[in-house]
This record gives sequence, C-alpha cells and structure tokens, in this order.
Amino acid sequence: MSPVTEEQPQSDVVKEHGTLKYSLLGPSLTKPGQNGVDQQKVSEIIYEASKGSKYFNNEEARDKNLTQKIERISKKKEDLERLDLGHDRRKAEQFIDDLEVSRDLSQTIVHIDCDAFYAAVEELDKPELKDVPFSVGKGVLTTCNYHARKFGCRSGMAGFVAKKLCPQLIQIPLNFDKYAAKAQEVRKIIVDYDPRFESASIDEAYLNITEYCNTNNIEPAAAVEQLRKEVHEKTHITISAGIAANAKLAKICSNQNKPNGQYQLPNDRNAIMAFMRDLPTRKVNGVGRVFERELDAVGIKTCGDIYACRQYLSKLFGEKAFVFLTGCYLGLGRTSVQPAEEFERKSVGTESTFGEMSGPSAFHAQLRWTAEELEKDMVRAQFKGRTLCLKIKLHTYEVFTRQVVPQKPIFEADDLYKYALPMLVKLEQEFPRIKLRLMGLRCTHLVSMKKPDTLAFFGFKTKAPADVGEAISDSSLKRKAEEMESEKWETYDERLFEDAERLEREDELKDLESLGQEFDKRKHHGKEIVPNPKRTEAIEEEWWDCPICSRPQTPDEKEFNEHIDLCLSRQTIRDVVQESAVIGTNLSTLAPPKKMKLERGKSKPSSGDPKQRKLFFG
DNA sequence: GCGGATCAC
DNA sequence: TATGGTGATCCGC
Repeated sequence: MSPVTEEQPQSDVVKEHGTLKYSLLGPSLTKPGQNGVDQQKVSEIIYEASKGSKYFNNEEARDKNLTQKIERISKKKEDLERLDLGHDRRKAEQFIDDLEVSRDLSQTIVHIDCDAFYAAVEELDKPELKDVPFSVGKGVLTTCNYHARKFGCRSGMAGFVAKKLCPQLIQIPLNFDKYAAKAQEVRKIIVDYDPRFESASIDEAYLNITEYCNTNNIEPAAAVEQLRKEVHEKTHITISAGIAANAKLAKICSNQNKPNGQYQLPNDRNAIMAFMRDLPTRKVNGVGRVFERELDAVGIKTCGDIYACRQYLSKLFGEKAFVFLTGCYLGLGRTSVQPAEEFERKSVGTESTFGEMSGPSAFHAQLRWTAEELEKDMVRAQFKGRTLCLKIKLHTYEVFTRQVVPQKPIFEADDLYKYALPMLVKLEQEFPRIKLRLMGLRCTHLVSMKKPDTLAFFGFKTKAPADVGEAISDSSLKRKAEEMESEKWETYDERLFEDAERLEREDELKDLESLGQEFDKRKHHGKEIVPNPKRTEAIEEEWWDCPICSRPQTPDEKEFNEHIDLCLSRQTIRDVVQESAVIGTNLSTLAPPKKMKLERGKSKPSSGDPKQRKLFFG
C-alpha cells in the first residue's frame, strides 16, 4: 500500500460521511503531518475496521447524543436571532473594549515543541527505523513518525487500525525513562534562555525570552533559531517553535511550521487580528472535536467569525466560553510563564484497563489492587485525599464515577479500599450482571503531607510569622469542615458497609476456590497480573512479616523490598503529621491555592505521564 | 457538591 | 480478536 496524498478539505469529509466518521478519525486529525493525506480514504478504512465493535457502538451512541445537542444549539440560536439582543450586544462590545485595553504587547513568549518526540528518541537508538513507518506504544499508538503519518496513522489510534492503514507499520513499546532523560537534556539548554521556563508536558515548554533578547541584544527570531540549533546539535532532537506576544498565540504558532521550523507572529495588533480572523477555531488550544462542531453549528468556523456572534455566545455556551471566545477573537492570552512546580496539584489517581471482567469477587480483588497502586502514588506525591472517586468503564465503554468524602483525609490502601467498596457494591446493585473493562481510583481535595522544607525547596511560600494568626483560624475552619463532614458521614447508608463487609468475607472464600483460574487469564500491559498478589501467593507459600508494620507480606523478594520502602515512606509521613501536630501547623495551609487565569482546556502541571513527571520535578 | 463530558498530551 | 492513562475544567442539576 502506498501513502494516500489527495488533498481534501475537512468540511467535505464531514458532509459526505457524517459526523461519526469524522469523530472516528480521532482527536489529532488536525495535528501536523496529516496535510496532503486523503482523509476520506483514511476515514473509510477506520470505519470498516471499527464497524460492529463495542467501541464503535459506543462512539455511535455518543455521536448521536452530540448531534442532538448540536441541533438544540442551532435551534436556540435561531430563536435568539428573532429577539432583540441589543443589551447583550452592547454588553459584549463593552467587554471586548475592556479586554482590548488589557492587551499586552510588551512580552515575547516562545512555545517549543519537540517533533514526534518519542519516535525521535527511538530513532536515535535505532537508526534503522529512520526510513520506515513506525509507531511508539502498543495497543494504542502514543505517537508515530512522519512516515507513518503519511498513511493516516495518528496518536491515539488503535494499533490494529493503524496496521490496516499501513500494514508494514512497526510498533515498538514505550521507554519512558529514555524519553525523560532526553527531555532533561533539552531542558538543560532552554534554561539558559529563560531560567523560569514552564514545562507544559514532557516535550513542550513555554519561555519568556523578553529579557534574554534585551540583555543579549538579539532579535526574537534569531534567538529562537539559535536555541533550536543548539538543541539539535546537543541532543539530536529537532524542535518547532512559535514566537508571539502571549502563550496562546505562541502555542498556535509552533504548529505553523512543524516539523523542525519556527514561526513568528509580530507583536502588532493588526497582524494578530488578521492572523486570528482566518484561523480555524480548532487550531486553538481548548477547542476540540466537540466544541468545533458546536461552533460550526452557529456559523463560527474561524476565530474571526466569533465577533458576529458576540450577542449570542454567553446564552449559547455559557459565560466562561464567552470570555474564552472573545479572547480568541482578539488573540489575547497570558503573558506570564512560570515553572510547573509552582502549580498546585489537585488530584492523584490511577486506573487500568483489563480484559472484560465479571463477578463481585473479581471486581473486589481488582479494587484492592487499584487501592494499593493508588497508595503508592499518594505516598510518592506526599498527599492525603479528602475525597475519593471511583471510576468504572463497562464492557460497553460507558463510564461512571462515584465519589465519597471519608471522615478524615486518607491515603492508605486499606482506607481507599474500605471507602471505595461501598460505592462499587452499590454500582453492582445498580447494574445487575455488570461487566467491567476498566477500574480507577482518584483522590481529590488534597492535603499536602510535604515537609515545610520540601515546599520551600521547590519554591513554595511557607507561612510568614505575620500569617500565623490566619493559619490558626484556618485550623479552626478545618475543624469545622471536619465536623460537617462527619455529620454527612452519619447519613451515609450504613447497610452498604455491612453489605460490603459481608461480600468481602464471601470473596475471600471464593478467591481461595477460584485461585489461579480467573485472575491468571487476565492480561495487563502484556504481562500477567494478579489483582491481589499478597492474598493469592500466600496460599501456597509462607508469609514474611514486615519488620515495620508487622503485617504479613509476599515472600517474593523484590515485592517484599518494595513494601519495606513503602512502609518507610509511610513512617516519614507519620513523622511529619506528628511534627505538625506538635508545632500546631496546619499542613494544608502551607501551599496556598493559586488562582489560575481562565484558559480553556488548560491542564497543568500535567505531562504525558504524570508518574514520569516526578522524574523531572521531584 | 456530584456526576457527566470535554480537552490536552 | 482488538481502541490508553493522568489530570484539569466546565456545566447542569
């Protein structure tokens, strides 16, 4: 099969094949490397490969839903057009005028993005891959090189679909450590251009080079040329860059001449307005497949089209979207750039997909395993959670979440399991004979367990002496909140807990019976997993008692050592908690919440794999 | 505040 | 045969 190269506008693809096929093309359709690919042909192949699968059926249902939602929006706009919205129009215009006054053209912001990063790193190790189409990530493609993109392969695409598009595609597994090390090499270089650069993900960063250009008496474009050259020479990675007056524009610009190119949008109001006028909405960070369709339904295809709809936006999409869209129309964005470590983390979670699973005993064993995984992450991140959220995905790909507020912040597997189990049991009752393909747990409303020193080390402000009074009143507020939580607790259906405990006892018996039959068949990331290794391995072999927590552990030496490490870090957490109790400090006040500017779709400080993030920041 | 949905990477 | 994991935000209720 040869690459498909006929050009076809996206809008035609939608018209001729319907929204479902457009949706099936995936979220990265507009990403670089797809220009000149015949999306119609690609869409056809994906459709045929997917048709009839459970995934496909779910996508079909979602698309139907969305189509209805969009019809409602269209209808609503028609209704609004018949009304006199003079007031709304003037209000919108006033807001736009106010925004215009706030425009800041004094800064030079750069967004840099490594080209097909994981694939590029793999090519350095395996030069033989350079001239063949290949992807990184099995099952689902994490990324692929530009050869593979010519066939329509994209990140997020199922591996078997990619193989249909490109039978000679080579798929190689992920090597996170390698990418992390390479990313660190790149960062070592860019820190010279802005010591306070902001990592947006493993392979992306924002820099404010205003000062660098001033002190070195160099033009922004030349500075970025030099930066890119330096990165290429020292790391053998090519990067693309966007240069503009703010982060939003810089991000868009870095996609303009990808790969291995740069684009500068002058800090000039007319140039910016002209650039935005013709820019498809989808190019803006925060506008995805859904919002793109919703905007299209009211006649907005480019950012320039936004102005004509100014009086409707708020009523159609809400106040936040109105603010976001007017910002897009004007080409405004934040000019602040700050290290990712200074952003406050809001949740810690883990989830995993497995072969279809049914039956309470398997569910509960999986939950136990998930709880233990989350505990490890909570300990690593040094947080407790005030809220626990359970997520499941049915075999039909429908997703459900349920959350609970424990009596006190939790992080240990036993507690995570204890509080999650009733939610799971209730879901089992809600959906009789339910089958699962994913389970996850997440803690939110985090309470930091980091030592003050650690916080200071990472640049967090600790409470100044003058603020002690505030800290104390925070403590009493916290106590009040806890009282309220425990009242809520009492209203929680106790019978569920009794149910859950009874079921758990039954599970243990069943586990003994079905041991090695049910679980061992399941695969997890290509290797066998046993949801509850402790319980299963202990049947035939002896326990080893942990010298710290005294609890029986698996005799597997590696796992045993891991457990000891865990116990030691737990011990550290307990020390911190005790310490803070003694000095009367409310740990949760040490890292005051930072307000973030509205920037739709912004997620920070995330990276492709937040677990890997720790390699860079902690 | 909860649960669903969307988005980024 | 077969479609990921982590984190954030917004909206409707």
